[in-house]
Amino acid sequence: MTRKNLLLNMYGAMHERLGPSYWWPGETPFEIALGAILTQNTNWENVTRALANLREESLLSPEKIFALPEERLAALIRPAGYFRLKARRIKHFMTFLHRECGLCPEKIADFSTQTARARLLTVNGIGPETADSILLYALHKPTFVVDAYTRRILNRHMLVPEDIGYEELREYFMDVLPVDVVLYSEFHALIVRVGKKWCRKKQPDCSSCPLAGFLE
DNA sequence: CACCAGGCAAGTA
DNA sequence: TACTTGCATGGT
Repeated sequence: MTRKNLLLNMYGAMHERLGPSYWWPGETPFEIALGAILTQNTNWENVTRALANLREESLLSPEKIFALPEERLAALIRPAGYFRLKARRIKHFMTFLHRECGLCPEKIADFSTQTARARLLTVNGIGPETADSILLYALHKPTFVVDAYTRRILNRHMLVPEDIGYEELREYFMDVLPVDVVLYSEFHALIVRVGKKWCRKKQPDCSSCPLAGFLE
């Protein structure tokens, strides 16, 4: 079995059992980008609270966040954890948006995927997963998002080593899959949904996992 | 009580 | 280059 067919079978098994995901949760490209920073090593429920705080104050726009003092931003996103650090990272991102595209996140999509990715990676606080999440889900650029669940699920199926690097794992998918925003979006969403329920560090029962025995 | 959650950068040797 | 550590809230 080729790697391409292996991955497509894996995708099919998850999609058949769980259905479409309608990811990423978020109304606008800007809100999706903020969510991508806020969810770094953090439960999504906590991110929801942080975003709700910003929404209640009608602050979910690039102009408002750009003008908002970092200390006040930190207080509002407190439920998301690492709140001082993340407030600083969001501010770095806002400075980038201001400089590169006049605070209009959609304009980043005018660059090629590769160029836009390289630009995002220069921002302090935006690493590969955050960059790929913004590119794929906010800007609809074809890049595969890798996260802890992706690595864990593939490792537990003995497809990759436990310590495989981000770029290598991303290429594991992108080298064989068709370049397709919908496929990449849905694939990653399904991986997270499966990971949360059936592939935690201390794993519950794997028997009901959609991927149980998908290799046969 | 311990452990975990959709990472990342800075520090150390 | 290759490890280690800080960051922090809220749920199980």
